[in-house]
Amino acid sequence: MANFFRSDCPITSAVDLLGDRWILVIVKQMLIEQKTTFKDFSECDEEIASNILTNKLNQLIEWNLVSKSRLKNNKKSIYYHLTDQGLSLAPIIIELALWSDANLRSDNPTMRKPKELKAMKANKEQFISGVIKAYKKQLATFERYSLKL
Amino acid sequence: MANFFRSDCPITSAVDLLGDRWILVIVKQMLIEQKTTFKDFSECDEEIASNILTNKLNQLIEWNLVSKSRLKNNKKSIYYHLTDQGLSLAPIIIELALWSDANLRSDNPTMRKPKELKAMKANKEQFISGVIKAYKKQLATFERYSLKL
DNA sequence: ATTTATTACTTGTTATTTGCAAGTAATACA
DNA sequence: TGTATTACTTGCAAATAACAAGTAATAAAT
Repeated sequence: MANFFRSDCPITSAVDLLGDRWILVIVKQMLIEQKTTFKDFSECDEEIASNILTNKLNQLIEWNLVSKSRLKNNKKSIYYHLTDQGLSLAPIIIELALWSDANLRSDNPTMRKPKELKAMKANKEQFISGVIKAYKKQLATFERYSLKL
Repeated sequence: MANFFRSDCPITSAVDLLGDRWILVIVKQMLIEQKTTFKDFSECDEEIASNILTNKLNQLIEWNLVSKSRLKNNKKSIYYHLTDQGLSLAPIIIELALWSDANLRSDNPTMRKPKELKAMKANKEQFISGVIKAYKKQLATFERYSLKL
């Protein structure tokens, strides 16, 4: 991890971790689309290759944005979930959604217009804490049965 | 530009444009560090190679996030500036700064702690509109002497 | 109990992106 | 008239992403 960061600028440092084609897409899938397993991510609309998925999940874990767990009664699946640091990316994800909605429709005309956009615009803070609360609630029901690896 | 976008998801579409090592760093340099010329960007802390800079500036122009101009009395330099679409990336940049400040200090201990962070946290909306206003004001003093290419 | 399917990967190869080093053409400056 | 500056371009090496196939550990179906 020596010299991983290009500079002392906070913004550039964030881009050092998040600035690639997959990291924020995977975080979005976890946060917004309730995806939890390797299979879930593999089957996404964006069609990620399995070697890249492995690679990016490992980076997310290394950086403490994601952690792994197993369910007691399912030895087949591994459950990936966002840590508090990962969850704190929610405002960035929401701003990307709003920017895209406002600026990319002419270039990508088939882009979805989720009903949540209205709520996002109306009250960002509230929307974000709602999303985080919902995620943690869902996670809690998992954790009753889970074991850390 | 056919099939440039990986999916119909607004968040993924934003990442299709912004998700690389340089695009948001260059936008930051324009918005926050008042950089305007090729030379300015070349000399940045992050040390971008000139061929990549050319390439990324052209993408930013193609996507209408940046435009080029010349000053009447300077035939040597070309001035790059953010368009309104580019300026509307400000909230994303600010969220990256805040996330980084809160989450990356232990990994990048020499990271700067700009005094502006306090104002950002206190009132995001106000801070963002202040930054945009300052940028446009600076731009206006340029434009009195400028000619589009 | 044994084949079949599923999940979470790994391995090998190719393509694309990034980075490094050098060179160039058009001003401008001395 | 030479030297420096600015905005690039070109060629090549290295790193990252993508595609295709294979594998090991469950689990499910016969």
